[in-house]
Amino acid sequence: MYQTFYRDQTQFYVAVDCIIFGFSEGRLSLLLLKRNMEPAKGQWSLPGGFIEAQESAEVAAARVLSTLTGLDEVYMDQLMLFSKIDRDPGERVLSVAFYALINVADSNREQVRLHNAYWRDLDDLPALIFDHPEMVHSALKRLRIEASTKPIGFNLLPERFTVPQLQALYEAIYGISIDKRNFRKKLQSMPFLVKLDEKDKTSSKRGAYLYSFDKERYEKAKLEGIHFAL
Amino acid sequence: MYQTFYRDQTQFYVAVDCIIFGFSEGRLSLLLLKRNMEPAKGQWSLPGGFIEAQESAEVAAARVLSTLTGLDEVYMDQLMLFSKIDRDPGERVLSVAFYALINVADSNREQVRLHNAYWRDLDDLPALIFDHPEMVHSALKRLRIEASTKPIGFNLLPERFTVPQLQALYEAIYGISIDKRNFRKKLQSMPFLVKLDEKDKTSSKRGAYLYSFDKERYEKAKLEGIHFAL
DNA sequence: TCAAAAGTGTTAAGTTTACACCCATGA
DNA sequence: TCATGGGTGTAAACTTAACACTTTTGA
Repeated sequence: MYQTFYRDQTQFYVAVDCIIFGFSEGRLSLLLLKRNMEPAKGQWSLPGGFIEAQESAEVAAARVLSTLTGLDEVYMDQLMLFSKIDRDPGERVLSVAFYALINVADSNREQVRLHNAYWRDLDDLPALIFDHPEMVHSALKRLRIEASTKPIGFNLLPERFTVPQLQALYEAIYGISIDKRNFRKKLQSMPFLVKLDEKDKTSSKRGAYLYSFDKERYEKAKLEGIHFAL
Repeated sequence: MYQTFYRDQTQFYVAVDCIIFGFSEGRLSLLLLKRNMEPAKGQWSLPGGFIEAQESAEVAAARVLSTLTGLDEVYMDQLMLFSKIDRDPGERVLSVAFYALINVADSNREQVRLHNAYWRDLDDLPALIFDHPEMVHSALKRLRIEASTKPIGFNLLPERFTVPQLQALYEAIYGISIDKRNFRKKLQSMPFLVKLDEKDKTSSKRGAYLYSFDKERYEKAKLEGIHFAL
């Protein structure tokens, strides 16, 4: 019945592009592909692809990321739609950008390699095609805002992490250095950080205590009007 | 040369929807249309329409808003793309939501009336079609975040405004009441608020001093690392 | 003259910043 | 035994929150 109402309207190709920030050894990197298809073959780009008929943008983003890089179950947030007329020099294409911050573990490092994808240091990115630089810039801006109000850092670190690791993450996100005593003080005021009895000795002889993030307690604290900011 | 690469991909109708918050007499309202066309004729909806071939989403939003409500030169920010498969029960349509906060002046009140559009109190909205309630909810959430970091309130008030007006605005946005002494104290620490010699007597016998927002000084303060939060 | 809105200061609590030394351990 | 990274406390500066009375003026 409705199907005919819109028929005079223009239709558009709509793509998704994924801005995946990775954290490893105190540094942020960005997951990029070396395009092996036209347009822009051989150039660097974000993992991206077209939305299909029966997909929401969110579903498409997950599929595209998984297909192109082998990464599954990455929780991405939508950034926004990019729609400048000439953003794709080939043809008119709109693109929804999604972003996420994940831990670059050995497991996914391999995944990624097998797919012609690479983790490139965020401070030393190659030239990117189209408006991808703008997308990355916006995503980083958004990431910083998110990181200061949501425990985005906790989602991304391995399940058990140390305070120095967490601090390094925040330092990487904001590009600043933080006083470790003050940083710990703030952490102590967060009841959803659970100190474990074990230590991680991979980065020092003494070892650093492992912590875990108690999601339930976090949700509870949030309901009661959380005071979160790192 | 490129034009043929994407031809197997699905194309989509892409709409824009405008969430226009209005401020007047201490209250927030939302600009709505009573739809006079299918689908959902007679129901309430956000002003919205399709993106055309040679438009960016931003340009389309401005055109649609102007056409449907008579409001011109409203600076809107993009919220995000809504793309659930069944969000439009008629046909598959993606929609980019844009939002803005403006002053409901007598001038635009008339404009709006002539277009079958209405300012409806935000606390007492009629049922809206499709996923428009979700859009409004997201926009309000975003507006609150923006209002706490950007001088969004200054853009929207009349060019000259009083402190009580500004306070009422922030109270409306956050749905809280604010101590007026503390509020004024914060304002005093903002060097881009200029106190004028004139008073506005429309809401009291005594009259309240008018202020204006000095955009240049604001930009300067921002560059120097602003300390802004209301 | 009085009702109604505008305007004004101080103190206590809490938060943020700056800063320097000891601890544990494996090599 | 010593080099390396992990861990701890305190004081000053600043920010936020709580709180009540006086001023102005048109009706």
